[in-house]
Amino acid sequence: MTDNSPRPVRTRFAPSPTGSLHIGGLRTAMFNWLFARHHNGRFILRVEDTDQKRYDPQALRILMEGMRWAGLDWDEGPDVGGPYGPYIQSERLTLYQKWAQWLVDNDKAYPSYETPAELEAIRKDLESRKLPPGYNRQHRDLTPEQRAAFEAQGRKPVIRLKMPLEGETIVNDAIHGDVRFENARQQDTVLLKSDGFPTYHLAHVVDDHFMEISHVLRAAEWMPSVPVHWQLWQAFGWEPPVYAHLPVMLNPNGKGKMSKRNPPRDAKGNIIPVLVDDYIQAGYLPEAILNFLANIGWNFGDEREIFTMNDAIERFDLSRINQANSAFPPEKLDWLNGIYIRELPVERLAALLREPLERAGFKVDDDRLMKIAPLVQIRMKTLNDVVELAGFFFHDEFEPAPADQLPQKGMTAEQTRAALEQAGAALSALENFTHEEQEAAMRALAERIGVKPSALFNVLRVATTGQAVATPLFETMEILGRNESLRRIQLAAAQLAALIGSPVQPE
RNA sequence: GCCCCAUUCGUCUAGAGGCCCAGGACGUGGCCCUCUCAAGGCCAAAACAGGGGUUCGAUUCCCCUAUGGGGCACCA
Repeated sequence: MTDNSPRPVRTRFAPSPTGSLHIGGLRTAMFNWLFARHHNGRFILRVEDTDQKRYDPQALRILMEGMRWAGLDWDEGPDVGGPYGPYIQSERLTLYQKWAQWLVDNDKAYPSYETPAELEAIRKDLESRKLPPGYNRQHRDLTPEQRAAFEAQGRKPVIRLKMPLEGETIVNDAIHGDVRFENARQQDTVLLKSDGFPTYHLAHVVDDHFMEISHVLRAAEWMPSVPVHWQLWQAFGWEPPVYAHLPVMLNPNGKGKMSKRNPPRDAKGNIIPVLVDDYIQAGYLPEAILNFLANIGWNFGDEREIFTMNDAIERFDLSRINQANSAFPPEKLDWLNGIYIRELPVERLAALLREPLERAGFKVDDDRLMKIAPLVQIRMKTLNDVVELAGFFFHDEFEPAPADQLPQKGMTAEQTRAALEQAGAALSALENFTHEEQEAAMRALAERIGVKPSALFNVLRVATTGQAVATPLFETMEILGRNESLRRIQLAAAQLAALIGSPVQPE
């Protein structure tokens, strides 16, 4: 059922570089990486760029950056090389062509000369006759003369696999156990396209063989093509790897798999990212993302849900991978990310906070950031939360809140104005402008003027930060400094004075 | 339409015949703490899809139904 292959463990992640790394792809990569590391094996990165129509030259770079960000290091790959290279399929074309020809020569595959339009017509015809759509195998047994005739027309054939017409293909999947397919229902799948490029089916079998891949952990979407792959291994007479089909990560609502078109949404209806790059931009930590991903479709074994990748490597085991697909739980990611943020050393947090702040257009002062970091640390789910929470620290010019937001529940504008004045006076009289001294003074003041401390503090918070929700008041004022704090308090008092002085709106 | 895979609280999951009147976590609700917001602590509600078998005994094994997902390209 599991990894009883005697071969040294070699796994691979083989994305096609058609865009940025998909979060589901990262999970697949992670499982392969975890498995290889657990068995002291090798983890290979291979690029499946056999679709010229979808090729994106930027994608490979972005993809590797995403993997590195996550900390999934590969032992062999396009940039690091290795003894089984090249690791880019478009650089291995002659290999695929050679083995495709070998299959033809050994009667395991055949050239098929239809044009796309003809294939379309065949499909339509099959469908109209209520037969399974696909290819009707009309070129499966062409004579050499017939083939020559097509060649003479200048037609470029594809190479198709000669699928057995009867019997069944039974494949033992490491996660699902025996899976059986009726051969008669399978297609004569295209192995080599007319442009000389292989399809995934051919390319991955050839590569996995020559790269000596021992275990293929891939998304369950591939399961339907397993019989084709298995027959290919048989046709070549090569030892197949152990296949393990991973459960698919579905949208949060469980409807459909995560994809860029048809973007997934959380419970509140917010769009949640699909691409790893977007998670980076959104302020998620790699440790949190990996830990989160590891808990979807796999579990640690005891009741721990928070663990390091080293712990996961130690524990990783195919038998703990689920068979059922699962919905992506965004709230859980936020929770985990918050935990990882809280565990960060402050210096590290401060360093990480810089980018979202600068992206929001702020000029960031290092000293100030170091002081702010511990204040925001327990209040964030993502790094980006710093902008809303503490962005006011970095405004070039202070943006006061509207005056009507200053008075707290049960306080009149005049009361509030007076409280502000007195707070200013008391604060300016402080020997040291530390948060401890401030708090003592403000509590005393609250009692003296007969308002609840929380009400007074909230007034001051709105006055000094310009927002109702912010970092703790006294620490905040300490960072702002006495002059700036007093200035803002006076400004607020003046705002209120103006408000009171202005003619009262009739209702 | 055909094929494949699956089905435990809203969600992620534990459970591999009796330990389960089903455990953990997120989220939700309540309480506590509290200068806002958080964080933290405590408590609560919340699930074995349905029906047949097998068995002394099924969440666990088998079958059927239902539901969900995936796949049916010269894309991967």
